[in-house]
Amino acid sequence: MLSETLSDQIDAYRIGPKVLQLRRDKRLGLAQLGDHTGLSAGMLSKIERGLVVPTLPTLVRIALVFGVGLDHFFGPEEAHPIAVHVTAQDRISLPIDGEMGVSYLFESLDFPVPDRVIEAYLATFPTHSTPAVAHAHPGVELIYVLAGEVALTLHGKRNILAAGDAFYFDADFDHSYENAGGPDHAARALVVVCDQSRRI
Amino acid sequence: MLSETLSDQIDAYRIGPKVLQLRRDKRLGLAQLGDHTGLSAGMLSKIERGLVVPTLPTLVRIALVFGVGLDHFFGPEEAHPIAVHVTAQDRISLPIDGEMGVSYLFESLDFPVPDRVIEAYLATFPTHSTPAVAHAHPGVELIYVLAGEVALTLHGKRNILAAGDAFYFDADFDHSYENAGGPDHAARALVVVCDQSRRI
DNA sequence: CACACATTTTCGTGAGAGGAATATTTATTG
DNA sequence: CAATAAATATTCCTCTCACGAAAATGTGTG
Repeated sequence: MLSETLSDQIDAYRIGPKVLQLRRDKRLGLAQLGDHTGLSAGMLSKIERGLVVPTLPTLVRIALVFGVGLDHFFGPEEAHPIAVHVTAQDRISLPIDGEMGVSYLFESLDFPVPDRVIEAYLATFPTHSTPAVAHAHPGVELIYVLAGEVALTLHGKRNILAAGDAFYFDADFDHSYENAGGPDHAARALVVVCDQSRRI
Repeated sequence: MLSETLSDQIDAYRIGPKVLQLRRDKRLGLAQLGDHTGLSAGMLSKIERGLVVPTLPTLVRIALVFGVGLDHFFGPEEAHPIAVHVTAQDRISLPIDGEMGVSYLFESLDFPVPDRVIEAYLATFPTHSTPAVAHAHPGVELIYVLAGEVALTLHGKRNILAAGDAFYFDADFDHSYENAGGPDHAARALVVVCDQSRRI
């Protein structure tokens, strides 16, 4: 017997409806899909309506016909459409501490967005900034230098970015930023983080 | 009996190794994991070494313990670590046509990155720009206005963005940009697109 | 070596996936 | 609106194979 919560978990993936969707899109009947998959029409009917949980081999057969991977069935759902305008004065800035004192200021450009895929920050490096502590996290990161010079230390390697430069990297690497324009030049940059694994 | 190609397909997902990885990361023994999942240690051993293909209910039990979804097992592999520096002069700008003539210029900030998750563009709106044709695509988009004023027409609704403003939206919506600062003011903006569905 | 601990193997069982056949619904046509 | 065909749903049965229990093998440790 299948536990209650367990089947709920599986139902949440809506395997059946997804198979149905695929079949409808290709304008196939249950029998025709049966021919291609080697499964009986009745079985497919049951699968589509969630009356049975297909085994992985069975699900792979179906996936193969439609040219999709199993991630099609278990991947995250579409995010709900969203549109948010954040004006310059809306923003809240939070200081990032370095070894001693503030290293730079981070302002989120999209903090009101729930479950955001993109996280964009405006980083401001004061004239007297101290190196920040290196950190790492899932996803990829992109920095675009708006003004001044910024040093990106990536996995130990120091990269100097001039105004107008961009740098794209895997955020799994240890990384930290600091002002590289000397003590009398401030710098500003836009930092974008995209962590796909954080989807719902 | 399980067909040859079929089990190959399933092996490709490396379910077993992934379970092992999760277990090792949490420093658990087979027996302990067994306690949490309600599965026998022997069974888990077989699953980890790919001797059996677990049923979905079984796999869900395991996933639940580690707080991951089934996409963890069937989702695309990790992208290969990448770090690319694109200097200001490296960039190539491509014009985006409007109804009549050029609407604005798009410069990719990360074009050399293969399979990029983030796509960042520097958009330059000339003083005399014509409205661009609306378009839509998968993923989410974020625009940050660097200078001037930009009008974002989203799903028919026109939003005026001042310098320093950001706007986050689902790119499924029809959208187009145009210069909103009048005929004697140019504008510049950074546009970031993140399409998670494009992962390998 | 003895003991504890972890993993692997063997063997038996039953849950439930899947097939074949039948029933039901839906669509089509004269 | 029958009559017929096509598609989908249901029933029942069978047989596979995932899974558990327990024994065997491996792996340190004092």
